[in-house]
Amino acid sequence: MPEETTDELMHATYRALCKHGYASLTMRDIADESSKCKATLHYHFDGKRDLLVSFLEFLNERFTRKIAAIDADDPTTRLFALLDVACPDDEADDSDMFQTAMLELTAQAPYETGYRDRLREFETYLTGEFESVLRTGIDAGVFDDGVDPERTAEFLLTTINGTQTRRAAVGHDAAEMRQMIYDYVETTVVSDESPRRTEVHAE
Amino acid sequence: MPEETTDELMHATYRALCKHGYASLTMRDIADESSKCKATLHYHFDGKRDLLVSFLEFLNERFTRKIAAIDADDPTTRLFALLDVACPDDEADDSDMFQTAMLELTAQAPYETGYRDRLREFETYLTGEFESVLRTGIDAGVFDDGVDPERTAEFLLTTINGTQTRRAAVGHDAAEMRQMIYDYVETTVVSDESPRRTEVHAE
DNA sequence: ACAGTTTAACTGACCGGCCGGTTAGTACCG
DNA sequence: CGGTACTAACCGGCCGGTCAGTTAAACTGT
Repeated sequence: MPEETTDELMHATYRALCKHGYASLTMRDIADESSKCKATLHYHFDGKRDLLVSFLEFLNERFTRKIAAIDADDPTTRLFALLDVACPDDEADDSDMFQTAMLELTAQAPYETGYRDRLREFETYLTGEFESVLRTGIDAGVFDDGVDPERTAEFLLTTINGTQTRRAAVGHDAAEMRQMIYDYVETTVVSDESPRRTEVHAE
Repeated sequence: MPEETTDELMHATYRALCKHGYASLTMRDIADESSKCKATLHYHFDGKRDLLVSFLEFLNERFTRKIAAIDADDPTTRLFALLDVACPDDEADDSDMFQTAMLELTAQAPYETGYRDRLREFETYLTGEFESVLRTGIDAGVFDDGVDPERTAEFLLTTINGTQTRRAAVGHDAAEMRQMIYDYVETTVVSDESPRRTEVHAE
């Protein structure tokens, strides 16, 4: 109930996930990352599943805030900013470990409707954002009006998904891959008459 | 040692994976799908990991044979045939369950070097095939000579990966997604002067 | 040809450890 | 006093792995 504690447990879950991965994540691991004990987790949540579903909701909020923080107006900048948020190539801290754990969680979605629903929520939100920016870009004439916003948004989502999967699984370089997404967007989305974009995505 | 038994166990593993998924796959499950008992698995393999690594090798061989069976000569047909093999939209039997299990296995690759190595092997092989067909296509003039075979092959791999991830995780329609890959290939790879391709990928 | 021996393939019963979850209780606070 | 937050100790079940055999086929010496 105390918001403070819930928050602490969410962050503990994050750390535990990075350290152990989802597959070998135990309640004990999470407790050890916090100041509380194992039984307390069961006091606040209905079980492991419930805790992790809450964790996914926690992540969704976080992510939504990040997107809301984008203040770019022109569609091109905004589109690339979205790509950067959705497909981080953070060399920072334990981002890699976290992405890996998220992939594991994703792989469990087919068996855990709770997980699946949150992931879906997340995906539809992101797809919506892409669609919206694509539409405004087309209307403004900076994007090629031949592109289908809906399909292109889906395509981008899929490509981003693939990037993260391959990064975690076989260690494929994410930055390189993201460059390919950029290229794809520049050649097929941004209309030729549009002013040339150069390295908006620089670190 | 007896090839017959090994083969039976590989097929049993396949069925068990489809039924239970990787996460809750037990030695018992695999044994139950075969005519042998749990202890026999340990007699033939050094443990669960070893068995699954062997299973991945078994899959690699299978897949390689499937690719070798493609007899298309012209690059366009061959490219699309490769896509079909690498990204099946089988509504057939338990293909969905299997893809899901494979995703779980992929998600474990970061923790199991055995898995990771086999997946890498698989990926480099497939990338090589894509690269090769792209090169021949470019040389033959049927593909746009602006495409970078190496990068495009990587991009295709990533997109296919993403398709399968999203199919399993959030139930996104694979056929729809594959159509987008086709479109991508047609618009950016196949050169404009090349004869129009229509529904090579029909069922 | 055949008893004796070895060896590969296989099995049922068992074990140790771990993990999610429970429970009986404590500390504290309004 | 009552209820919220929390805890140490415990439990049942399961799973990977082991082990002490059993069966049957192959091999060996005579």
